[in-house]
Amino acid sequence: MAGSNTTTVRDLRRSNRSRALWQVFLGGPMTRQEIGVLAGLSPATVSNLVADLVADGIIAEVGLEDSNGGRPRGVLQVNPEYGYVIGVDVGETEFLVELFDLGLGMRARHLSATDMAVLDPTDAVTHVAEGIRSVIAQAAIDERAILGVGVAVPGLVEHTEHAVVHGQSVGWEAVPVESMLRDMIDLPVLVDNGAKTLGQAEKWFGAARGTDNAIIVLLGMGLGTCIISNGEVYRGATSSAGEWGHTCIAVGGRRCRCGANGCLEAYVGAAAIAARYAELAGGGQAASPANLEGTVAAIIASSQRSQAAAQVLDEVVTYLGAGIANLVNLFNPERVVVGGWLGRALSGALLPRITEAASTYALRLPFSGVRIVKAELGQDAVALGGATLPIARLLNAGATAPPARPERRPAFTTS
Amino acid sequence: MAGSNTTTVRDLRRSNRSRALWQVFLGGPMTRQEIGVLAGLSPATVSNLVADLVADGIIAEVGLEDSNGGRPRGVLQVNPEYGYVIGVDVGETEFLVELFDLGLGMRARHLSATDMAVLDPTDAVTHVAEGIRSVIAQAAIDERAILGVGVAVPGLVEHTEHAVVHGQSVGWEAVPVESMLRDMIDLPVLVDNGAKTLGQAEKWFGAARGTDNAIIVLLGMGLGTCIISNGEVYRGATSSAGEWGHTCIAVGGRRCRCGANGCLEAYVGAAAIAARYAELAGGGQAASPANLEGTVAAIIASSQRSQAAAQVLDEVVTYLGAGIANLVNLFNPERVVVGGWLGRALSGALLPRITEAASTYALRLPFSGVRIVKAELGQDAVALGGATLPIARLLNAGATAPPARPERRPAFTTS
DNA sequence: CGACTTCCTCCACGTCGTAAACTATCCTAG
DNA sequence: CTAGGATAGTTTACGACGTGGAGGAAGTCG
Repeated sequence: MAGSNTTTVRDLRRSNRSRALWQVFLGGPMTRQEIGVLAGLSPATVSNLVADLVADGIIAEVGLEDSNGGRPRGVLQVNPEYGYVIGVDVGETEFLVELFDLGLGMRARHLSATDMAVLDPTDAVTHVAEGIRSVIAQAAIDERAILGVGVAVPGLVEHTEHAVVHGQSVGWEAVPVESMLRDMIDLPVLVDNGAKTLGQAEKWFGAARGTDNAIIVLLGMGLGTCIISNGEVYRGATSSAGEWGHTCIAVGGRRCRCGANGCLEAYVGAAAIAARYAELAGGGQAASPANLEGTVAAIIASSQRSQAAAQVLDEVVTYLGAGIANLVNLFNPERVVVGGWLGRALSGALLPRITEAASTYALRLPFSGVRIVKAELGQDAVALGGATLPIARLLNAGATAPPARPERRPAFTTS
Repeated sequence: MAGSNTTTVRDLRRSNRSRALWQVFLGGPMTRQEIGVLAGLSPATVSNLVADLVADGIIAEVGLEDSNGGRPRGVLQVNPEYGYVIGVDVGETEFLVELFDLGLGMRARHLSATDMAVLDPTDAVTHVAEGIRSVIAQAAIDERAILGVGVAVPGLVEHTEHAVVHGQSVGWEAVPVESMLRDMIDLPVLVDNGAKTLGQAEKWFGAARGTDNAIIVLLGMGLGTCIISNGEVYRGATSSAGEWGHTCIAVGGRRCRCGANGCLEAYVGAAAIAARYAELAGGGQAASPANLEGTVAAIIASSQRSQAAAQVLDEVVTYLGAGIANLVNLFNPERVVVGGWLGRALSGALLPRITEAASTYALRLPFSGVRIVKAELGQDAVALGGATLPIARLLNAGATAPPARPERRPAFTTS
């Protein structure tokens, strides 16, 4: 209905350039023929495009592949040195900044423990900017070769003109992170929700690879999701789609920190699990937030012995299964990927039971087409996902803009 | 990431033709300039395209519009006589078949009362085919001018090669409606879920007009939704997305006819409302399915006097609000349209309360961007939506295929 | 009636992707 | 070692496309 923005023959070129690039980027080293098949282009066009891309330095011929009895195929790959990207994971307890080359090889890393809850937004952004300067210095890279910075934040991100962050859980209200950061560092900045960047990372390199309709759920303190629809992140009208943690799973149920009753997060969130265990086991106080990860691990480990632990996990399995079933019914994905630190902890032993619970709540047909799997990427997947943001922009544009940074606009212009 | 399938200059032409056509079709009578602005095309190209389209008979210049002091603008419109489409609403208690011209003016109509629950799929499809023959005869139209038939069915529709219908509620299991119908009538057949066709109708002509992210909910015996994302119907992997009625809203809650517990439909579905009322009011038996509409109307009408009716409606408002809030959180739409016969009945007086309930369950930010409104189209919206299916196909193809039906392939071909 | 305004169309141009011819580079057989 | 064959990639000729600018069309206004 709406469709692409290719209206002239030159747009067509750019669009085809973009297609070819995407294939080479995601499909790893690849021959010209494969590009042609996957991108739907004729050999002549591929040759032509590839020549351009090689001349621009964005891809390179990295080897030859035997063909039985003929000229060997040239193997093409994205040139990792073409440019660099920075991914930032603004977590609730620590900030992680990583610098990658275009092959997503990590070149530098900066981790700083902080506490967003007590941090002024300005201070937080200053911390991030410091981390960014640090990785650039570590990697010893010309700043002009950096394509951009992708920042993953907790909470809702509204994409109007500049990204504005609403972090209800950390008390941020309409913080214009993008423009704040842009004032401190002179690089293109892209901001997105942490679950969405994680999802994009899993979609490109992890458990959701190759699927066009997937849902990546991120379990931790809060619950986030990334909905992949037709191969792209689903955003909705103001880019806040996928707020799964505060969907109602029990009308009139437990009170949630968001103020509503019966939110999924009030049953499956890490704090809820710890609180429920404390309630059932009696005695001890609720665990401190800093140690939640240990508390949950202990609950899982003791589930064979402790009646209370077993019951807590039973409940978690049921509610999580129902929550996943709702996603399956509503979105009809091919795959559901369970990630986040809590997700990894739970899916270690409990994934079959969670799947079983989901099957009882979901409709047969959509459930029959879905696979529920563990996330494949590790702890820095969120930062990696952040780094994918500027890359996606580059590839969508067909890497037509030069890697050098755009000039600042002069104070007076004739227009 | 994936993007369009325009790779050659000819695809480009088709794509631009399609854009222009969509604008004229949905934007009503329109000048060349407006088309150019809306479709992002230069005046020269618009002229060129329009000349083609007029020559093909799909659009026509229907008047002149004054321009202050210059040559008047030509006003273009889709030619209603270019072709005809048939929309079929396969309801649970009656079949409605309507024949429209391309301006969506109704030319013929055929209504037959039936009961899908006692009907063999073959019998049902035969009934539909009879209805189709009837409207063609009534309208006295050359069959070759009919662009296609869009059939709206209850239940899940799986779009693999041919559409297969899984109507859990009416006991249909994997019924290949599309190929069955194609064997009876020699017309292109498109099958889709009734909620999705209703949604497309509301998106084109009703309360969701002009929005790119909307959700149309259809309340009746069952609950369906149509999710509009980026201006198009969201389908998911196997086209069964949007199964809202059987999402879990109360873990461990009421048993639903689908077998699970706590489905939204078990609280907000028409049968559930009637049953709950009977339970609270005591005495009388549950209302018969045939008279559900009257029963619900009576409950609504008596809510001022009857304590039981008021309580039933209170519960419905709460659960429906929570269900809508979940949709808002997950999909972040600009608008939620409440339709279906039950939706119309409830939203008459209760829409403010439903909105209020939704606001308590939804997150502030996504909720602040959404408007919850009544459906605008009437009872035949589902059939109208069915008719939009072949139209959408026509417009997407840029109306390049001739309106005459394709020949049957001869028994022997040289290829 | 002429000047002016606005809308639309035609034409020359640069760009595009493609089919087909052609070149490059390997293997194999003798 | 060479000829023939197979496969991969490139060049060329061609038709199609959208666009800018020139010019025609069709009104209004003085």
